[in-house]
Amino acid sequence: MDIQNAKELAAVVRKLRQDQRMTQAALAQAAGVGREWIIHLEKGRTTLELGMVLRTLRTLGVGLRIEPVSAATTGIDLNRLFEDTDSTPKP
Amino acid sequence: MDIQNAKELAAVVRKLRQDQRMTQAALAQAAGVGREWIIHLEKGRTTLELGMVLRTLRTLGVGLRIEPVSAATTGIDLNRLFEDTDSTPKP
DNA sequence: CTCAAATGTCGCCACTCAGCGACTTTTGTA
DNA sequence: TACAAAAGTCGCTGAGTGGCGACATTTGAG
Repeated sequence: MDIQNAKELAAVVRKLRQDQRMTQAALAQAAGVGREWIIHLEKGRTTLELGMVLRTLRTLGVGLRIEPVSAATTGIDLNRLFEDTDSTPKP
Repeated sequence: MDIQNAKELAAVVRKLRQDQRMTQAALAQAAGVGREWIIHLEKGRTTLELGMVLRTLRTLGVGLRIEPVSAATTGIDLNRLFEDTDSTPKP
């Protein structure tokens, strides 16, 4: 399930919520957000706050993963991203 | 690269940008956002707008994927999520 | 060490999100 | 069909974002 924009995210969220037999109100409370915010999320708003989106997704039992749009094209290797240069852990 | 919170996203973004030898200013312009916004992104702000985050990620050549936090625990099968009920394609 | 580029900080301001309550519309179930 | 629950809309308001320019700090060559 690649997420390219807010609308695709919206569809996934709605599906996940319905699969778990939750109302928007229930999800809102569980995720600690307003009822209306869930509506906006499921409508594909682009201005939603990132943190709230992440919290809501986790409430629904899913997370986000970063991956190259096209590995062959970009040549980005996420497996090597944090391999050697990461030398400054948090104090 | 699972993204659980804004800070993890921040680290990935910074790494990707540096890998591509871009300055924050360059990335900001390429993604169509303000310089300062990139700084906030790379510092792990949670209140960033979702759409801007998505645009910036794509500018860096990566996208987001939704996946179960723990497939065994949640029992969510994303492969079946859009299997049969999805009956309204975009016009 | 010195200088320049990159990064980060600071006010300031226009803009609008997010939440709330009440209302309307849709859905679906008996 | 009719009713109840869920979903969506509408003002309204406080709060905070994001953009900008200028300045401070850090980084990295030379």
